Amino acid sequence: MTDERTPRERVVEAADELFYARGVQAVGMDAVREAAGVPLKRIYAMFGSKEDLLVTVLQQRRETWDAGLAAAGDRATTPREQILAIFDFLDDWFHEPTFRGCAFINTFGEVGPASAPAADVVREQKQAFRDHVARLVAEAGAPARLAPQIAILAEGAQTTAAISGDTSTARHARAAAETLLDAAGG
Amino acid sequence: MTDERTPRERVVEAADELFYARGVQAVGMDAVREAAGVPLKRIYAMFGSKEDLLVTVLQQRRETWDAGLAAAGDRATTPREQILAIFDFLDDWFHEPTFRGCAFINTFGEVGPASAPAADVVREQKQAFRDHVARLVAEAGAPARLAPQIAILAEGAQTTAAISGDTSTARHARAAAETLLDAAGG
DNA sequence: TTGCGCGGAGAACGATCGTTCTCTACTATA
DNA sequence: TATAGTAGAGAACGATCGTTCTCCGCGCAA
Repeated sequence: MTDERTPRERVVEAADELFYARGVQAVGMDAVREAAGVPLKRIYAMFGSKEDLLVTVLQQRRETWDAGLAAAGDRATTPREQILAIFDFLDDWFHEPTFRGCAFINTFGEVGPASAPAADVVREQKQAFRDHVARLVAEAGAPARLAPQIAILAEGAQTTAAISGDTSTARHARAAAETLLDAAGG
Repeated sequence: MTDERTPRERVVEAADELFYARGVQAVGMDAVREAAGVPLKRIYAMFGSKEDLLVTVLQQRRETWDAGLAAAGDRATTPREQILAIFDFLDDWFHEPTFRGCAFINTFGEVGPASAPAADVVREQKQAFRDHVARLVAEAGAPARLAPQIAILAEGAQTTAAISGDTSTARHARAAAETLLDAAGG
């Protein structure tokens, strides 16, 4: 039962899971060491500081998110369906037992004022998401003003699902997006 | 230049401002003591623990939020305008220089896993907001399915405005709400 | 005036945490 | 086999923080 992953991957994935589940500050580096099975000395040789590790974790999570979103979109044929696939993607995610909201929003709220590098990664990820939605809206031939509206629905669904625990939240947001698209004549 | 507020009010307001601006864990009780001008011994005599203080802060912030929302609604005449007034209220808030997202969402992400009492207050406030929206939607004679959609828009506007810094976010959300109301024949 | 109790300022305590250091054991080369 | 270099386990260090304690000074009753 050897672990195929590199020590670096084990550290980033362990830190990601712990930070997401408990918050960044609630997780000591010793917990990361234990979960990853990598000595502290190697962790610090690889990342330098907890803040550096956090930035790496956020960057990796952004890649995972982007890939999942792209895969969901690939299953759709029309741009309109690609937009709605965002909410199907959220729906699946909200049903995972470990779901605890958007890690970027959570991290921004917790350490944004204290860690400019972490806040920057969060802003970049959210900007990239808005750009992605804007691209799909343009491809669908819908008016550009729809893009921020649909992005707001996606963001709101994440925080609402996290706090209320209502797993039907993604479907409500999807229905609203459909209404917006329909009203725009898309 | 005497301070009319009671020591308790000074502590709660100072803690609220500090927690909101920097996050809960980043604020030491000594910073609260200094900002409020109340000795630590009195703070602990009044609140018992930092967690108790946080719960009180959240409850007070909820009352402030409810009052602001009600005041914004009172300026509107029709139920439809009362719904849209939510977004005007958000618009004003987003333009305040101290705006840093929704304190309830931020607190839930930061200390939710560690503090059940704080998480409970957050859930209660969000539930109350959804109930408020549902009431307005019912009064407007619009279908009930609009209520969660509009609530999701309001939540998404808050996190989007916080992270992107785009102060026009509330207007985008308001426009989406108008479209949803129009499409429902309201 | 004298003693007494209360409240404030700040030190102190114990725990946690990020980070570094020490010591040991192993590997690889000559 | 002898040895130099490396890596791991865990202790140690310094700082911070929540919480409590100590000590001092002030106001008030007799």
